Amino acid sequence: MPKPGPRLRLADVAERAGVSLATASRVLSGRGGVSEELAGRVRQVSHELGYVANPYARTLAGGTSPTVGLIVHQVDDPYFSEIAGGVIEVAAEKGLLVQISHSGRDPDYELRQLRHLIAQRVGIILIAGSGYDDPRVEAEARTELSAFQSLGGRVAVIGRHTLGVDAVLPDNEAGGRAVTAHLLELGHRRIAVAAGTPGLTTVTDRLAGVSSALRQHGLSLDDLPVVHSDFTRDGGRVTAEQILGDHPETTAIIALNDAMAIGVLSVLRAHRIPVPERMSVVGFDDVSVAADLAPSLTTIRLPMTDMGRMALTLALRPPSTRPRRRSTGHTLVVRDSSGPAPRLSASRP
Amino acid sequence: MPKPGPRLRLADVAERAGVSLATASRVLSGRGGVSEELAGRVRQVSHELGYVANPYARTLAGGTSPTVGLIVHQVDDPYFSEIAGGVIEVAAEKGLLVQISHSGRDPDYELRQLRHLIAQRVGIILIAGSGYDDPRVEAEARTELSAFQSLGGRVAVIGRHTLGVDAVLPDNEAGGRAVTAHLLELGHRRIAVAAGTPGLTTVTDRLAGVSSALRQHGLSLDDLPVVHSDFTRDGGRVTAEQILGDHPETTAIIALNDAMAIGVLSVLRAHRIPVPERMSVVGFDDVSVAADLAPSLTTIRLPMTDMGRMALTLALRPPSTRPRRRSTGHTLVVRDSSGPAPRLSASRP
DNA sequence: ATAGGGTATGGAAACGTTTTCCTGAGCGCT
DNA sequence: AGCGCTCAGGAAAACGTTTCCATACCCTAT
Repeated sequence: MPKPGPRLRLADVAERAGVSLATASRVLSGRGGVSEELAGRVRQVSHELGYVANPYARTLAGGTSPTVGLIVHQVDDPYFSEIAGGVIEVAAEKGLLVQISHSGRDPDYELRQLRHLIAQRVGIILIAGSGYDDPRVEAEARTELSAFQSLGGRVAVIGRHTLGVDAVLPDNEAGGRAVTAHLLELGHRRIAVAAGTPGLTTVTDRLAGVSSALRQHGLSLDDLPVVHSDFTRDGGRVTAEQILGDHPETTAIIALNDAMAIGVLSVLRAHRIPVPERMSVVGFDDVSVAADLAPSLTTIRLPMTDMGRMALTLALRPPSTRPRRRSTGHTLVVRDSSGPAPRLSASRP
Repeated sequence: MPKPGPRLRLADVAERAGVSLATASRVLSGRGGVSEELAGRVRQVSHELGYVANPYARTLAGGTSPTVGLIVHQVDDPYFSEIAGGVIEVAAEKGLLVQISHSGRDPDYELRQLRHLIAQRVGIILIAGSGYDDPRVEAEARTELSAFQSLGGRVAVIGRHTLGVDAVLPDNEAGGRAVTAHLLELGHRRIAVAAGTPGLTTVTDRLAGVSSALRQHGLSLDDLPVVHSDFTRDGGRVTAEQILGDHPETTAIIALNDAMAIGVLSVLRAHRIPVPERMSVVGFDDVSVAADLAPSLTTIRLPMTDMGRMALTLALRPPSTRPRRRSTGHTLVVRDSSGPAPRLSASRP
């Protein structure tokens, strides 16, 4: 059973294997150019002794750090924690460490986090979560990132297409279209939208999808209530109350993420409005609890864990000159929270 | 706007401030012993240039690393992601970085993670999640940790009392007692337990509370069905199916955490068993979605975010010879998933 | 045989800090 | 005035790697 021992240095391994420090380093950092015999001996000894390189020394000397800095909007939101799960899985496979920081959806704070990460010399930066509609913020982030890249740093983003770097992108617009089409096919016309944090591109994109589906059916988003709040359960509650108050004729609510949908459902329950008989509700993301809600939530499934995995994998690829994009599939998952529009308002042509 | 610049070294700051490297270091690392005049100048220059110390060099030279390694059982379980949220908050306040790794509730893998973290020379280790009933695992973990501590590392654990280090502990037994007493007062006697991953002390402790409450009412846990599975939603489903199949007379199910309770509820819904009219369900933890389930979940509230905060705060205190313990409060939160026992079985004395 | 080109290996510099050890100045005390 | 003491500040060692450079060797082509 190898014990980490107080201070086990590469020099110890080298000595015990009867080779020089340089050779031992070459073997263990996989640089090659060492005879199979010596290499084998070094690996053997290293393993016996349970040697693990000191990452601080390694980074200081070599330049690239084995840590990935992951910025998410909110750690304890399932959408992000599932993404984080995917990132952590891949990191574990590759022997990387994951540092998580969160931005609370505040663009300036996020920028500070980013600068901090860069100053800390992490090797890889991953940013999960929507971009902001604010050009200043995006421009500054872009500047920081390209400086970071030119120093050899690797970058990928998830769900953000505004930074000019490798990105894993769900097709938010197509998803918005799909979920809206679903409601329209069920006969709903009085549709309201519970829209998330204003100023996020995710909101804009998903709304664009909703709008596009509506147009195909000869309707316009401008005629429907779109209520903005936070991308959280509380945000969902607020919007639902407002929709119920101002637009009692509504028969379906599109929540632009699942967290909001959960809030919407809780308000409907409090008002004893039967779902889906009197009101349909759809979400977006398919966080894992969505299937276990009552009623279970109709939503657009995004493969969050895979997205996390893809992002890190992408960042690990040899850098290319042009930013790469990987788009993820999405699936409309029809469950119990959506049903045919009630007669009253639906039967009108 | 200070830019991190390609390679800004402490030496640059020192030179520009007209002091030696040593002095600049003393100022910026807050070691003192520098005249106010020089110190001011150094700080001034450092700030102007936007200097940020290279943490790798700092750690290599100084010994203590500004990162906290957080091991959780499962990142994308809300119980743990809320704890992580608390840890990250405090870390951000103190300028520390948080590295998250997860163990998947596998004791051996967890041990590997722990060794890895130590080898990586993190400064602070936090372990969240139950201990294991396996003495070998606990003993090995204890050995690693005390070696780590004797090298100056800081440690705290959350919800684990078996490691002989500073700990933040919810009173699992009292919680189990409270939730059971609640059901007993509602007249339930045919109670079943959906118990989590076997071999976890959390399971043992919560069960002990259940048992104790039962005894006070002249009942014994031995006469009731206790079905073990995973501490997950799927685990909850499995146990619920089994309970329904083998013990149809059951009127209340105690799930030993909320994830399982969610699974139990979904099975009951599938079987069209009305909750709480025909069956009461209670959980444990009060994850944030618990209030939004249908029916909303009666459960024991644990302040997860605070627990994360407390743990890091505790670890940051000057080390003491005897391990410190902070116990957290717990509250029975009565919601809609629990109600009076149905007449049929409850009226029997 | 001998020059020339790899190739495997070792020695030593470098990475950017903190910390130890010194030096010299200022001070109070006898 | 001389003695130790404290204290600010500088020079240099140390931290544990990677990498550059030099060296010795072997092989092949002249």
